[in-house]
Amino acid sequence: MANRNPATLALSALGDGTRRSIFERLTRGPAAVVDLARGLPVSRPAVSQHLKVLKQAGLVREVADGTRRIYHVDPRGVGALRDWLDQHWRGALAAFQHYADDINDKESSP
Amino acid sequence: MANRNPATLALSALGDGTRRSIFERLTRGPAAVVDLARGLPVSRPAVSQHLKVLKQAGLVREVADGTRRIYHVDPRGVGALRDWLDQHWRGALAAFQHYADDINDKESSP
DNA sequence: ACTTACCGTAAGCCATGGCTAACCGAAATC
DNA sequence: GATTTCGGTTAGCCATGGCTTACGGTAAGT
Repeated sequence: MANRNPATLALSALGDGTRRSIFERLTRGPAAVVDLARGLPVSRPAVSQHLKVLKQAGLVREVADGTRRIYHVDPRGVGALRDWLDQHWRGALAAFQHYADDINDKESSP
Repeated sequence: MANRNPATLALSALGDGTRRSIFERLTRGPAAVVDLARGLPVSRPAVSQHLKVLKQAGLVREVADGTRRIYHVDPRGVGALRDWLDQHWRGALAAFQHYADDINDKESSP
């Protein structure tokens, strides 16, 4: 069930509220784990675990800086998610257009 | 923790694999609950429950047709998700640019 | 009217996964 | 080298939520 394609991994990762908070925070600039844990209602290990998931999803990367690990968003992962959404966005519009046409046909035919 | 804003609801909803399958199926055209349950490894009531979540997230809507309920994607919900992603996409690019600049500074300064 | 098809909901089971506490290693500072 | 800071990992607890079974209700067909 758990597909390995990037968009699927990204969506599963962002399905959790705490991970969304971390991700949104990182879109405003890189941060260390300690900094992320501050301002979140969960412990630091919890943040580490979430970062691991976000990393496996291709949404973030980290760079060592002394004992600190500076996390930043990975545009490639976000791009994959963007592609997935654009693709289904077009499909949604097309499907909705067909649906609207069918409604019009049904209303105007009798 | 569970925000009520449309993008948050949509992301939470699409975090589940079965719901993603249902949503992706509906982007290729409207379908009744029975049709959706066929081709999925879960029961029909499970599909109904997933559709309820997708509906509350603003991603789908349904139209009664006799005893059948024809579900179709709701472009507005998808649009909200698209806006959220575009916003953070820009943030990600800007943050990544700053990060790249910092790396260059660190490498060229000593 | 009876039957059939379609669907939403309630109750309950159980696996998933998010969380904390505790531990350990690595790097910087003194 | 001792201390401090930072962070990944493990073990285990427990709430969340996804699933099935069973039921009731509505609309179409005969």
